[in-house]
Amino acid sequence: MLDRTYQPSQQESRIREKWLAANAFHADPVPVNQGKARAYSIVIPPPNVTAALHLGHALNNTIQDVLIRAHRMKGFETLWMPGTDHAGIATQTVVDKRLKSEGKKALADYKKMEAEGENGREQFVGLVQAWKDEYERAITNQLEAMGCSCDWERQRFTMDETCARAVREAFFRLFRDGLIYRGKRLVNWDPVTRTALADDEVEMKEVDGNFYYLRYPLVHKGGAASGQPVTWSELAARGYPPHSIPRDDAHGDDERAWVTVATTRPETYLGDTAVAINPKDARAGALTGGEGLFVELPLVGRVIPIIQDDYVVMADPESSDSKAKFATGFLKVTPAHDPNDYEIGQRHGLEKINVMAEDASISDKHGWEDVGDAHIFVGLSREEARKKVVMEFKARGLVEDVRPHRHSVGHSYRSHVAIEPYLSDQWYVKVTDDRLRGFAQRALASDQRSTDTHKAQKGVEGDGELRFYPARYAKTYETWHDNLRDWCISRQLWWGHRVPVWAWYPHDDFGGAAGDFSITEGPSARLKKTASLLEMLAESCGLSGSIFVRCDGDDIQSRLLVCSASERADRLLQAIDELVRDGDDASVRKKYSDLFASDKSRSLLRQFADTDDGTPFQQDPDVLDTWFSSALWPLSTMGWPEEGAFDGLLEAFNPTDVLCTAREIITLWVSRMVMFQRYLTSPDGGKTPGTLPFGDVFIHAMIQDGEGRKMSKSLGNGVDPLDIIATHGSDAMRFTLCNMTTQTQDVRMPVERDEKSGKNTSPKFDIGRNFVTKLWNAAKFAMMKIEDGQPAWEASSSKHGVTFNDLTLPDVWILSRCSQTVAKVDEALKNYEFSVYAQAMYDLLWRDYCDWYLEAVKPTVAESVGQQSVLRAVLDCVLRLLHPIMPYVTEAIWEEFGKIERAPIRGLELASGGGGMLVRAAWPVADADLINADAERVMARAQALVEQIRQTRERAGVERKMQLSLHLPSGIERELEPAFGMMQTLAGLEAISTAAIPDGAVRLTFEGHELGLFGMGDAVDSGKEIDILKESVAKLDKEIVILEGRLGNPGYTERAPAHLVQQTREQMETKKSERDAARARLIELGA
RNA sequence: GGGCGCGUAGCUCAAUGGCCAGAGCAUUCGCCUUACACGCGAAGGGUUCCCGGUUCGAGUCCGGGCGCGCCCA
Repeated sequence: MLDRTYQPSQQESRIREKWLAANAFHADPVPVNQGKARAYSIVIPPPNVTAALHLGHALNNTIQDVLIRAHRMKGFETLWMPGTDHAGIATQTVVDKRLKSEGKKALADYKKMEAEGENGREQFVGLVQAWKDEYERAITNQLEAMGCSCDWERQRFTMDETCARAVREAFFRLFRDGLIYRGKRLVNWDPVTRTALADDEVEMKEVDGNFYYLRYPLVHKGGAASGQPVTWSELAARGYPPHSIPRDDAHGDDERAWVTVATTRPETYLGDTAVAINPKDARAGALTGGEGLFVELPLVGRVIPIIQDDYVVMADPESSDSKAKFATGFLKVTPAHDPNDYEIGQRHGLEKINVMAEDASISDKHGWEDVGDAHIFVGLSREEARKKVVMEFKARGLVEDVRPHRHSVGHSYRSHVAIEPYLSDQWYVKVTDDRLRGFAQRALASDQRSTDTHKAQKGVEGDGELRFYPARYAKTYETWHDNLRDWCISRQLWWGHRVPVWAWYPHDDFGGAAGDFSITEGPSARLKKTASLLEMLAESCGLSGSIFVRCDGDDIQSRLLVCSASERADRLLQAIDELVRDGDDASVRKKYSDLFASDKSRSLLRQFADTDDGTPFQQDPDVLDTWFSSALWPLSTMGWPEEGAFDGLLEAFNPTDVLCTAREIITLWVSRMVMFQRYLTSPDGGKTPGTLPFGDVFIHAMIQDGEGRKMSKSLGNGVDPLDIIATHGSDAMRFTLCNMTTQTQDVRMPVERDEKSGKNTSPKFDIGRNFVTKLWNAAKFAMMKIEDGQPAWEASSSKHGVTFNDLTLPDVWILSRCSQTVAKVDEALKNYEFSVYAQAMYDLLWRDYCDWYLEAVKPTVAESVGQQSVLRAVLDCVLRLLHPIMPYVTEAIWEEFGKIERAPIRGLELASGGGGMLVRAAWPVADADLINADAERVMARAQALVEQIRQTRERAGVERKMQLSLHLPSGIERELEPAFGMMQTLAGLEAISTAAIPDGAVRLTFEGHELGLFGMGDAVDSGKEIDILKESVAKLDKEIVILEGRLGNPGYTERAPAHLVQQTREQMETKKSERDAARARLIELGA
């Protein structure tokens, strides 16, 4: 017997313990690898350890758990791999903030310590680690509370040892194959956290700014006139268009000429190295032709050329394009501080002058030498410098105009300050290479491809097998790859996977060794010698495949970059490092005796010591972008690259079946996982692509608050799943989330603050709570009915189960509905239609089973063997079907319900197993034979009639308890006879007869026939009846006109499908007779 | 600027080109009905954003507006 009410808080943890004790979520790769079981697997999109989970995560994980639980019940060996992501910059920032707010030593202090050789880095990372432990625990608790059936034993973290090994190996291979390189480029620089950011970490924000129109004086360079100002008359002589020369009193012909540039960032003029003009511009020839003219930067005094470049937008005040509208036709070019200018600089070989420090203040210490009178700006912030530059230009009459301009500016997603395009040395993954991008592009399913450009190759595993749900997201995937740029993966942070590269610089002839990664001049032949020595040494130590040496000796850099794939290889580099520092090979040999076991290795070490003329090996201080490790997640969690790790986990469960995520992630994560896995699992070292990380990608909606805003901490509109679980229960939350997971891309969740607890909640979850309660009560009732009655069911039912002969119409009907629902749910699961699934279950349980079936069998079930079996079987089926969505309450009911036995229903397979727990019970299989269209048709008619009778009773004001008699024509009687029992119960009828309608009966029309309801006595109000009849006649008339119109249209009768035309005809006949009957009744009533 | 999507009842959302555009919540009325008031029965509530087109037939397809969201520049 079930408790009177279901209280989630009292059941959930108990049931969870039972599941865990039974090891119900654990996946075993062995039977899969032996070919004895089919695998189904999902890797969790690892939540950031930055913060606890919110409702979006709840949705994301509910969906995965539904898929996982359903497949587990379907007999798959099922793995749901849990874990968390270290979220480099986010976590580091959060921890730093917390330390600051607590008044403790924060990041800046630890940086100072590190600089002073006091281990600041290690100590700070320890603090972040503690934070990670705390939040990993909180997140795991949340997932467990939600009922997520993850394989907890296998839980991973992107920085744990297993994942770290994968990162090392992946980096090594990409580096070895030339797909990772180091380059001095413009990066998105966050001046607050002082790190580079990837493009996707930059948010565009509209800001109010100005276009400043600055005048740059023209000068000559070279020849006799070098340094001399250019006058307007001289310019005119060179063919400068007359209308471009200012003609007013203030500027005479012998006045110094200038060009005017428009910029939103005046302070960057300090780094200008050219002024560009479009070659089509009428002024271009006069400025750049022959002995080209130059401009002189005010204060700085730098003389820079005027160049022609197509990129420059021509001035057009009439243009609707704001760029052309604001443009002057002259573009100041600052290669070190603007991405577009950088490109121009590359094209024209311009100098790149960096005028800022890492905190974006103006600095003469980071590559800017010709400071001149501009020293007054040094030390100012970007913003201060901008003001001062404008002031100084104004003072010299060089500001032509200032016009307000709203434009979008990149901001750091973490510190929220404006990004500074900043020249620095960074690591890149060459994702534009065909081995990465091409592999990903060709993976897309052919039917989801919009063009034939990236055709899948027949017979290549993975090609054409990646499929998005909903399909439209494939397009996003395509365009993302079309516009891809190389991926900056280095971050100037401490929290993350450290770049596994060590640099070695030769002592050179230009002033000593570089102690850091800054640029050194001059290539050196010694690099090659050292490289080969190092390679030989590695080989002699048994590390030939673990160390890769690259001479990074292009025109500006000269060094060895040594990538190490393992900790053992790291030790070799350490050993050499010590050797170079101390010069004593004997002690090194002793300390690292495991490495230098062979004579050859020892002699090479000796040789290395002898030829020492470089710096110690120094590991790159940067860490990798978090996404680098996230991109390996489906591989790393399963033990790649080690073959057969964890009993063959990778072999059994990768590729995974589906990735469930929100659409903001498609572009980066999905793409990178596909690229990495296809490259790293390539069977021939990168010629043909390898496997996919997953076949399907399901993109679910984003949850917004009631106003359509993203849920966020700063807005305070976030909802903690634990709060919903506390108020509504986990199952209620899960059901509601599934129910709202339609194909739409955003869902709104009105957030309310609970006055008592002060927690955020939403009334939307009431639907789930109500449904859970309904299920509980239905089960309670069903069990009671079965337990109450004591029919000799064993004797009367055959071994083959209940047959149709034992059943009444409602039994046959509910079995039909049940069978249909099984099919519908299976189909919905296949297509990731979670709301269809939830809705189907809602309808089956509430509308069909409770509203009709239970009510219908109430009077008879205690005595009927057949009905008890059906009652039991259908509820059994419902529990199984609902378990993936509502695991707790279904399991709780199952505990009691499972004990009750009744004869099985033929055609409805409900296999036992799973140690008596629902979590491992078999998924129902329903025979299509159970679907009975006739029964459904009769039932539907009977239901309509019941509803009509209720309506009539309601309108006539008949008391609920009053039993009436129904009089109907014999034709209907024959057809609906099987439903009479049900009708009597549900419509409050004591009798149904074909006898003539007695006087005093209230009439109703049904399917065009007149029926009578008798026995209402005084309740009958003929005035009311007349009103109702009149109303109905008017309505029917209107409908008849519409139907007549449709049938009168030859286009319709000739072209529309015959069955629809026929249907329309029948409808019209029915309506007509209904109207006629109503009219006749009106006459009878004297109206 | 480019791409994707959305606009349906007061709210949140459904509806392979085809029956009278549905459901839950909210509202109104009646019921503590021996499973369930987190419930039962009934009712009201719609210019499917606007304009035009294709079609026998358009919420659905096409074109053009208006409004909104997200992604990418």
